[in-house]
Amino acid sequence: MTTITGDQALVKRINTSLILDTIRRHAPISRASVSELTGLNKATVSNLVQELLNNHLVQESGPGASSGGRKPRLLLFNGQAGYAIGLELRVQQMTAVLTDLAGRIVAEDECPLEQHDTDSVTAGMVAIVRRLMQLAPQSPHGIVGIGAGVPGMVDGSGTVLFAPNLGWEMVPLSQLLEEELGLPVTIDNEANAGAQGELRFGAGRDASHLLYISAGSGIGSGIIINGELYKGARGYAGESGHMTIESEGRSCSCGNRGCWELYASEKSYDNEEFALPSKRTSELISYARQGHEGTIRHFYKLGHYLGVGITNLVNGFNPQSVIIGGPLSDARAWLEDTMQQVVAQRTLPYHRERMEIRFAELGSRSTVIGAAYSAISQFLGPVRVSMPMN
Amino acid sequence: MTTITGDQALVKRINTSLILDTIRRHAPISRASVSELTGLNKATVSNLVQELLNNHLVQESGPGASSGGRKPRLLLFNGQAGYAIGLELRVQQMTAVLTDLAGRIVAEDECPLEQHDTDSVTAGMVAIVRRLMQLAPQSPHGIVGIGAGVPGMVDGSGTVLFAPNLGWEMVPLSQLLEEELGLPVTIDNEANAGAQGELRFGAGRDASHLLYISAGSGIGSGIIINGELYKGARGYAGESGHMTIESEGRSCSCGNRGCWELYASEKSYDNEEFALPSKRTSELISYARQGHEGTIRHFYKLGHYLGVGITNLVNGFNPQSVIIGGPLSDARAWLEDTMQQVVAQRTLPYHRERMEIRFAELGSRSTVIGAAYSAISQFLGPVRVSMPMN
DNA sequence: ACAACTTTGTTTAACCAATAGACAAAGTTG
DNA sequence: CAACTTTGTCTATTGGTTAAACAAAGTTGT
Repeated sequence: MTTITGDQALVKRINTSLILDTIRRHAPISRASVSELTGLNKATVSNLVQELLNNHLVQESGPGASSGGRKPRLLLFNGQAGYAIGLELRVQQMTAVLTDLAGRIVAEDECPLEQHDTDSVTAGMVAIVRRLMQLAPQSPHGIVGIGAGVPGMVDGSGTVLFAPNLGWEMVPLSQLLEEELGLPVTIDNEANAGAQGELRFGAGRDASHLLYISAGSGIGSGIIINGELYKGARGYAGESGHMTIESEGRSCSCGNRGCWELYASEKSYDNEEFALPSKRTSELISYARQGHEGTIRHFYKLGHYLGVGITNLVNGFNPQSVIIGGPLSDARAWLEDTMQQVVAQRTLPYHRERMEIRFAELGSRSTVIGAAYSAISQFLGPVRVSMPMN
Repeated sequence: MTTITGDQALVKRINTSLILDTIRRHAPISRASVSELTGLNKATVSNLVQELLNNHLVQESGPGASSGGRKPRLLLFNGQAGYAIGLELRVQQMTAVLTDLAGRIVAEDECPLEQHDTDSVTAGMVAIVRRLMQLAPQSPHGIVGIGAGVPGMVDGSGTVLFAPNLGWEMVPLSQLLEEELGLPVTIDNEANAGAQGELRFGAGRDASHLLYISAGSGIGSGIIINGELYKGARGYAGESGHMTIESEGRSCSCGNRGCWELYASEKSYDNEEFALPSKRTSELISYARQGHEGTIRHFYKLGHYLGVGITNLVNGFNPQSVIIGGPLSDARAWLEDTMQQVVAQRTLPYHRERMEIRFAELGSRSTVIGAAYSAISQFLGPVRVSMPMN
């Protein structure tokens, strides 16, 4: 049993993490302000800030303006103290970014993915990571870790339990990569990573409860509760795509009927009575731009069904914001109106009032950035203390 | 800003809470075993146990069997060190229990509810609480608090945001009761309290991720994540009853269409082409027992729709167990088979494999016991420390 | 220009909880 | 009955936070 017990080291970790977080959020900030904001004693803040300065995680940026007394010595989070790599595994492509500890993208890379056997994929991942590592500037902590987002269910140990689109089952991905790279690796579901990305760096920065919808070849969702990603009992709880919205609808490959993603993802392209001019989202968007009626009508319909599913999730989760990402978010122009209408018509008033639906700010990069953030977060080692009300 | 900072008091609270929890779960247990189980030093355990003994929250029960050395001095959690009261507010009735700190019911009471204005209801609640307080045995801590479960949305401060069946909006219930009673009051949604009850004392004792469905005049759900109740952004996230299962289904009073509870709660009684012989669940159960075909067919259908909605929640939440409670659970005999069939046919294999669906063990008492537990838990003051993976 | 006040950050001594290890207490076993 | 075991307490130490004093570096009013 590895319960967390209380001792002084824990106290120090909690407080250091609290201070670092405060500096990250309010920089530039003085020690005195940190002390006020956190409630910690000035001496404690001074001591722990000194350690953070020694670690190069924090820097002094010179004196600030006086407010009637001694000038403050302002502190900054040093995003360049280390770097992380974020990966996204899609069915036909692999993308990766090198970011600093503040999540700023320093370099990007991608490569096509043709074979899906474990060996080729991990070899490809290792190669792309090595290429990006070369590009990392010198820094005190170097590459602090790798994060990857994959289209499937993942458990807490970094094993991909099930990824139907890759044909994977029980692949110990983080172990494979760690052995090869000698760095800490975190694995997340693609939608969960996207949710993290938008939460920290994108459209969800001010929310602590948000729902991220990744619409592409299927539909995934990432759920942020209280500023943290929620993962289900067995490591994955976002299979919203297989939520029934028509109880006697079409059969789905998952065994259920009337699944949401049959109507509101790229899977709907196979579902049309009137044949569409293409089955690729990017091409359909071109057709829509040229005014192709069938395509536009299909997007409207898709927007409608997106709204139906979002309504369900909103009524169940009561998020502050819903963020729509993934490839289909590029068709925003034709999806948004019908979707917003459906949601406005159908959500409970109490949910609707203070909730808003937005599109991903990071575009196609939500997932890679979120994955990198996972690695960064693991390195910075946040500890949270809570007193549940129940 | 009231962030939790680390100091020695926190450390002590964490460890005391950890020790008390260990004793509650493993009693009778020696100090040495507590030390081993928690990882805390023997001296620490001895000291904190001494304080718990002084508080009367723990008792020594005499020597245990030796395993080759000095006999251990066994410790017990003293459930009789104090008492709590749990309340459930239904539309036509109010029920309450007096429990000890271990959640054992000492006394029960109920009274009909005719008027729903705030004053009458709070007066009734105060009266029933006072009656039960009289029945509480003498104890070191006396009545440590009151917990109440209400059919509506509740925020963290104990305000009922919205309770359509009572016609309530923004009622500061916990404040009203605290002023009158001079005791700490916690307010929960009825389904959330039921989930707590079953988690701690009922069918969910071994699960840390569970979904509780309360089927009655509507459908509510309580979600336990990682052993803790999940509440949404504005204090309530279990409006599953208003999840669409037929995107073009009947209109619901909530504004949406095809809501689950139109098909799988007592609301479905108004929904039949063939008139049912009654609109009360208890009477319909009698008819079903006597073999009334229309009623039985209706229950089968209701079981089917229960299964449809449960499938959605299971695919979204991935719980270890689903527990069905509320008045409709009394019709288990006619609901269970069709419901189980639908779920088995429709859930994702990965979710289905290790998940089971059960009926509430505490029967109609899930909610009152859960509400009492809230009050107890508040009093015992658990603190949780977590290191999220992201 | 200068005394009085403010604000920032550090130093000091005290406090307190956990801990390792010694020790005392109370067993069992050959 | 001596040697060993297990349980629980005692003691000195460690290492963190803290309040309060203090030092440093400003501003402001006359």
